[in-house]
Amino acid sequence: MNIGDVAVRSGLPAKTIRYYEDIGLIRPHRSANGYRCFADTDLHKLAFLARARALGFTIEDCRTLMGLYEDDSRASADVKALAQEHLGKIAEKIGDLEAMRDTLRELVECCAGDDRPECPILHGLACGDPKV
Amino acid sequence: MNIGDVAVRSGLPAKTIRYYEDIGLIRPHRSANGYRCFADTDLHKLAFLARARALGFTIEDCRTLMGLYEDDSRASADVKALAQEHLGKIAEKIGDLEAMRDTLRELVECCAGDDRPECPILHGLACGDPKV
DNA sequence: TCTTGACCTTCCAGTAGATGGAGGCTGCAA
DNA sequence: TTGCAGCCTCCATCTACTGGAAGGTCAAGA
Repeated sequence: MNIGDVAVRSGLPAKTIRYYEDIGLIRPHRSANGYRCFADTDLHKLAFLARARALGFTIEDCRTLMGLYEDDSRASADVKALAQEHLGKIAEKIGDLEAMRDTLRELVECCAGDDRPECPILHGLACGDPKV
Repeated sequence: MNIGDVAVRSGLPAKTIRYYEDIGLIRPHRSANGYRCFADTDLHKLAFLARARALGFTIEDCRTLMGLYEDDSRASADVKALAQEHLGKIAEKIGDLEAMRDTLRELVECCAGDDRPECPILHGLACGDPKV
């Protein structure tokens, strides 16, 4: 398979696939013409990477996960630990974003949103408290 | 004030303050010795920036917000629109992260997490469905 | 007066994870 | 043969900083 085919099948842009090769996540063979030549295993790996990335794992996590996937003597505890740590980070990010959202929503709700300059949003940003 | 003082008072690292000058968000004067010399208005702006950044606004949004803040003939509608758009993006990110969290949590809950290699997490990443 | 140490300066490089584009080859169909 | 899609490499760019090197400045203490 050429890169265009695996791009379609894996759902990853060709650019990204080349990048993944650059950083050593995959090692496709080359045809005589210099084109990358992807085997089914490569496609499989790319799909794995696409799913792991879609779950928010970092590239380095993906590297580790792929290593574990290919290691028949792995312990599922190692995978679970990695996933749980990531889960914690996701939860933390959600918490941060919810705090932002709540603060911002409060400011937005106080704002008339008309053609006058008075604006509790700017006021809140300037003073740290929209009510003052 | 020197940069160290405004760093403490604004809560922003000195490096970040220099960076904000680099990209034109602030324009502190210089003392004869070449040191940056911050007026109260500069500190005020930095605190504004710190709060806007803490709410997740991009640097470009911050630039716009500061422009609106300094423009006495602004319409609060413009500020509100910007904030609402940002609010939408935050909500979207939260949604994405929640989807990730839910999928990942499901996988994690299926995983024994022991010393055996069988692992629904890896299986889910490989196949797109942990149950298969 | 000298030294020490904290503070300040600029400049360069690096981070994550791609993405965009230039310039140039390859392959296939009309 | 020509044209165009697809592939190649290499370099630059994005966000928002952050780290570090090399060196100037200032104030306090011996």
